[in-house]
Amino acid sequence: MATIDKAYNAHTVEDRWYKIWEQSGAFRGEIREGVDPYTIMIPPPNITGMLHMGHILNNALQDIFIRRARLEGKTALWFPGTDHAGLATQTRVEKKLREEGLHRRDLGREKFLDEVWKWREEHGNIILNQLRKLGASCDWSRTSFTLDDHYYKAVLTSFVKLYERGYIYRGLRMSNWCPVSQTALSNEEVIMKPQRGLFYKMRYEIVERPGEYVQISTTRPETLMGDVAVAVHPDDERYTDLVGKHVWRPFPREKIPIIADKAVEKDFGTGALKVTPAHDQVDFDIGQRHDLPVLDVLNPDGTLNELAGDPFVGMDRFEARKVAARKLEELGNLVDTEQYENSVGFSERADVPIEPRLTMQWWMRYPKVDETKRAVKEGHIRFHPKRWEKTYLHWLETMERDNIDWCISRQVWWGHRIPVWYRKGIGKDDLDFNNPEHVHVSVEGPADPENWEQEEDVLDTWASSWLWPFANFGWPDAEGQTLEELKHFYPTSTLVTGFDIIFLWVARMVMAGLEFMGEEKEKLTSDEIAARIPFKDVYFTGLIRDEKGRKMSKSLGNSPDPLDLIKKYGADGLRFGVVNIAPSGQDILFSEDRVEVGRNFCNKLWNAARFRQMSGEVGNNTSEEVIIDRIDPEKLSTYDHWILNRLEEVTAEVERCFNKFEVHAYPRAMYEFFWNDYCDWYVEASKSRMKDPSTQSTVLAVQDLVLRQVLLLLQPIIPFITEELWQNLGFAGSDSDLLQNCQVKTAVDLKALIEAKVGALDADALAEIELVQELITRIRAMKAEYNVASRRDIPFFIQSDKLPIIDGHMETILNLAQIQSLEAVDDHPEGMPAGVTHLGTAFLDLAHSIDVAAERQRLEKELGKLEKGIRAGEAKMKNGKFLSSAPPAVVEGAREQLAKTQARYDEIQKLLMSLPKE
RNA sequence: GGGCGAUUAGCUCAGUUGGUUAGAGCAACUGGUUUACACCCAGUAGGUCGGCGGUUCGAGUCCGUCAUCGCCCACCA
Repeated sequence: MATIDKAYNAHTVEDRWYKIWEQSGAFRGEIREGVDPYTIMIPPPNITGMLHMGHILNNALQDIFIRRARLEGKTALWFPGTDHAGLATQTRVEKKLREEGLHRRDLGREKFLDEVWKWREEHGNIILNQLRKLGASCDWSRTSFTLDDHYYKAVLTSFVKLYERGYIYRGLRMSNWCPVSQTALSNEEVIMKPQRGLFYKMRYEIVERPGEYVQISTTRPETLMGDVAVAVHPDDERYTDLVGKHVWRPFPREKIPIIADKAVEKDFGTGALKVTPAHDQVDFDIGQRHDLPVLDVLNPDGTLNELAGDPFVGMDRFEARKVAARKLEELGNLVDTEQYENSVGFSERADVPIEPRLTMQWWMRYPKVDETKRAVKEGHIRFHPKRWEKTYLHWLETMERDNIDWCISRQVWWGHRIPVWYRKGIGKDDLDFNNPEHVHVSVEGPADPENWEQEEDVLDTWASSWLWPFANFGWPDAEGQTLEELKHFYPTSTLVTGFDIIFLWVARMVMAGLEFMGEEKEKLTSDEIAARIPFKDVYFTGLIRDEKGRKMSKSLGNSPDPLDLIKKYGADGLRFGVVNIAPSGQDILFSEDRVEVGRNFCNKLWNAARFRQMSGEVGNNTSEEVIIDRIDPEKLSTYDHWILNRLEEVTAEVERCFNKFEVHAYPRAMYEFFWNDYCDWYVEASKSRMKDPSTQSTVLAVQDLVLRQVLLLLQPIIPFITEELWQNLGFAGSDSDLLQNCQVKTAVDLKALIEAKVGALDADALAEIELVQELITRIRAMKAEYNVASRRDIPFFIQSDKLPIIDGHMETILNLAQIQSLEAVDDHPEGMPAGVTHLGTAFLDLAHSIDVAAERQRLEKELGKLEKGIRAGEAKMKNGKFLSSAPPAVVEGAREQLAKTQARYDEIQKLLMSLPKE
């Protein structure tokens, strides 16, 4: 047992222990017969990611859950890994290549992928190493990557199965196209942003009636070259006689028909809509209904193509908008423009407006939508906070109602290449997907690859990460050990994640689990759902913002580097600070002083332990039992009973926090108990008994018992410092006995253990100590008010009908209140300021040097407060309905309250009367 | 246009199923070299719980409504 240094040096302690933990295998999650598993799958960070505050919050919480599970004796497995993050990583490496003057197309697919792998080897695990600094107790031996061979196979298998089951198809459909990344995106990767722009009102001349015009409004004049019709509502009388006629499209000048379609809103704009099937979903649908051609005037990179005609060819779409407007004006087609605000979809990653674009993509109809809803509705999966269930269900209902499919193909290279092969020599348009001679779909690929060409596209990253909870356990071909593990650890226990990926990831993982974790089945029973779900509880964290409520971002520079914070405050301090403010709501306003609170708490803990070590020899502390054996029940004071009762209470409170997922209440409860109850009151009150040889060993044993339990309870939040103190206070039998491997006693067990040895804990101690503390606080306040706070030679008097209690705590009162004496009196000594408490009225002897005016003011103020209470209490007592309908305990409580308040009131009233006249 | 959430002390937030006179941390102010801790100790001040209405013996807590703010979903060009 080392001597505890005066100052806690977080860095050396943290680095040292992390190594020991890892080497000792403390984080290994392995099957133990007859022991309940507790599993967390890390939300795999992107390999491009750097640790930010969001990760800290997220992973600190996971670590807390997993460490608590270990303490509860479960087989805890926290499964780590990273996500290949297709588009993000590819963009990153392309950027690097561009700096070297290269483009991915120069290298070709294979060489480019080599470059990405190289980059991944260098940078891909940085974030996991950063998590180690935080203290994350992952089972690193299992670290997984979504492009590992087995994972790759799992992804392809899921594709093939869904294809065979009819959920996946290829189709030419309107999709969200990102002109910068040049790939399709799913709806979830498109972010709607309000945009201020212009609303152009144009007029097209009617072919059959020269000189007459139809007015049309648009926000996108640059696409008018792709117009193939003008549509009006069939019931719109203004246009009835025009339907079937034509207008002149100004450029390229061409006749296009006026058609009637119900999709047009009569009351919006002019009621006439230009139809551009290649660049808008509604227009496309109209085009389909009216058999209109599709004129795509855009290139994949967002510039205009030959179909747009001069001068637009090769021009960027935003430039083209201005030029088109100018041209309309020159031609006399522009009627007017007005300011306009509408929502435009942006590519999440590239942050540019997406283009609705007609492209050939792979689509997935979501499987098991109904069961995915039922998993939550029937309570198999519980969300914390519960309100996110509504968001989840609402999204699923929308998917179901509107038949929204998932665009799963991406036109990038880094990812899982879609396992579909097309027979060479067959034209794209002639492919028959029902003919195995034309299209081959399998995990292994065709036996004669030379005759086939593989699909170029890869899968959406989320179409791989949705398998995370079971692909990591060896699915689809888990066997032997991995199969055992899949059975043992799946469904996993708790998912900790941000609500922002509830659709992208959470809902889809549930679907994947329901679809794949068992035989293929159209409909699932409730029991089957329970067996297949990927996790039982989902804990959603808030989003971390800066102290002004702004999103943390690199460009704002308002995102602190967590590693700097660890350097400054220690990982434990950071963890405590962050968890202390964890799930307040949607947003978490972060500022550094939160972390300061955590650091200060660690400092307090450190010093309390140090004080214990300085106060007397540390005996055998290796179990609760041996510590309790050192307690002499005869020597236990009311204060001891009080702190042991409180220890039981706080232990129960921590249990409740975990059971109910009320994580934020947990550090709060510990802070309050340890700092206020233990340090400020119990230790202070015990100081004299610690020096008294007859009581010392008992008091120190009580302290050891409290400290031991406190370290166990705090270990999940602040694992490093607790481990260090665990050793230093002799709770470990030897250097190799780690706190990590210990279990925590439940409140019930702890109490039973104590009571078995020392007899029943005095439950009344709680109330009694409260009275004593109130008196001490009152006396301290009086001293401060009369500017004698620092003097210890002030005598006090007390008038009380509970003198035995006061006598029993006399030493404590004198010590903690820092007064010379507390002498009982029968009456109010003349001219002394008084403080009324539930234990009696205390008088401060200032040798009659009282400031009468100040005293009167103070007493009157208090009288005012009490009067309010009395009025409220009396109203209740007169209220027959209250007396008859409120529970007896509440009525009794109110009655007592009133009596006490009344007594205090009378007391103060008397004091006031006895004040000398000014 | 739908939906979700928030509004409590100067700031950030607690406040469990309605039940004593609404709490904490930070900041502020006052006083402290109490031999564990100034990353500390003691104390003080600060709130008509967003407004209005309702249910109830009783509302910060439940219901309605309005206001402000935030988020999500949605093909009015």
